[in-house]
Amino acid sequence: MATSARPDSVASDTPPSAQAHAVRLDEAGASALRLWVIMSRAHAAIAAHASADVARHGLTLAEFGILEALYHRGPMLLGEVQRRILVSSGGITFLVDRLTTKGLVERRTCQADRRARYAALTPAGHELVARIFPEHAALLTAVMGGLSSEEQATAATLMKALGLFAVDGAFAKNETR
Amino acid sequence: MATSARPDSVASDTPPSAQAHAVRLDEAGASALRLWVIMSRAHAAIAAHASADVARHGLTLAEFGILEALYHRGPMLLGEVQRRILVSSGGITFLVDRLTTKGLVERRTCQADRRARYAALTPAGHELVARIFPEHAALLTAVMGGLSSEEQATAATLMKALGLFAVDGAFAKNETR
DNA sequence: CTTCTATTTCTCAGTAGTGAGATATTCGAC
DNA sequence: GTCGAATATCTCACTACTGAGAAATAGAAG
Repeated sequence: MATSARPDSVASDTPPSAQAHAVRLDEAGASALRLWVIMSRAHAAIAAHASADVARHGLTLAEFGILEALYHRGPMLLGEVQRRILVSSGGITFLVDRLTTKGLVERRTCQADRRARYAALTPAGHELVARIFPEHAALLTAVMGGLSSEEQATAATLMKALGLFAVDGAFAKNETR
Repeated sequence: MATSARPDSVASDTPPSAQAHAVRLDEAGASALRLWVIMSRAHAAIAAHASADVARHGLTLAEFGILEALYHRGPMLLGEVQRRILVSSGGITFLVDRLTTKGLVERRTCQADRRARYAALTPAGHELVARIFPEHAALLTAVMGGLSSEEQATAATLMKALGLFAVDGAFAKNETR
């Protein structure tokens, strides 16, 4: 007998095909929802590969994002890094702390503004990124192989428009309800 | 004096523009990386809006995904739901537990396979989704307004190809190094 | 029937990050 | 100079989820 410890488990059995709802949506709503779902799945699938790759070196994707940003642009203010990799204010402190204890990043004071701090790669951090970035780029290139370079460029253009519009919020904010 | 409690804060100040690295990448790598970054940003921006919307009703995006799936397809096995919304096995148990205590979802036994359980909407859950789904769809339509319906369809086609390829893993798995 | 493997869900300790508020500093207006 | 608003970072309690392994059941082969 079912010794179910779950909150409740209804005894009545469910017919394999039960009520499903065909929802009536206008074309705009349908294509928007469809794109959102498909895009989320694609993103998750790619992120899983990228995440597993950097995990081999004991890094999360957020940590790798910080290292990559500092590698390609040099020392940056914490606030700049935060906006670039999209984490909370507490998150950037936490992440830079962790990278600091790993010896990959160091904080530097900013003479012009004593509230602010720079994050900068240590020699060890620089060496690590130089070593693993090419591998990571190669993996992503392979994972993205479902599209040709031209298709990737088209997709990037469309995604950029989508992202900019969503960030700017040039649409009615329904916070009012 | 800087009473820095941080692990270390190097005294030497950083020149505003320091060493940055121009990385040499072939065209394929460049377009793949560019797409990955742009796509991640777009996804994050849209997810922030979607998440804030469902949070008004005390739901996370993962919870809403489960409710929506059950609403549109009827009762589903936990494993099916798990694969659909992409959470871990522990995650689906946790999420269904939480939705159960909220009174929105219930577990049902499966006669054909006594290991398995169905998740199904309760009347309250059904009513909630019927009420908030149209609002949520409208919000997403507005957020996606950066692209026309035709562009959204094109983007969806490209994203689908990308996602399927990434999931199938029809590329060299570099787990071996 | 027995045994072995595969599948389905659940358990639970652990982790990566959030977010509201605290602290320190800057900048402009007076 | 001083006040007050804005900005940059940090603190810390909290949360959503992960992932490895356990438990139960199914199904196939001998």
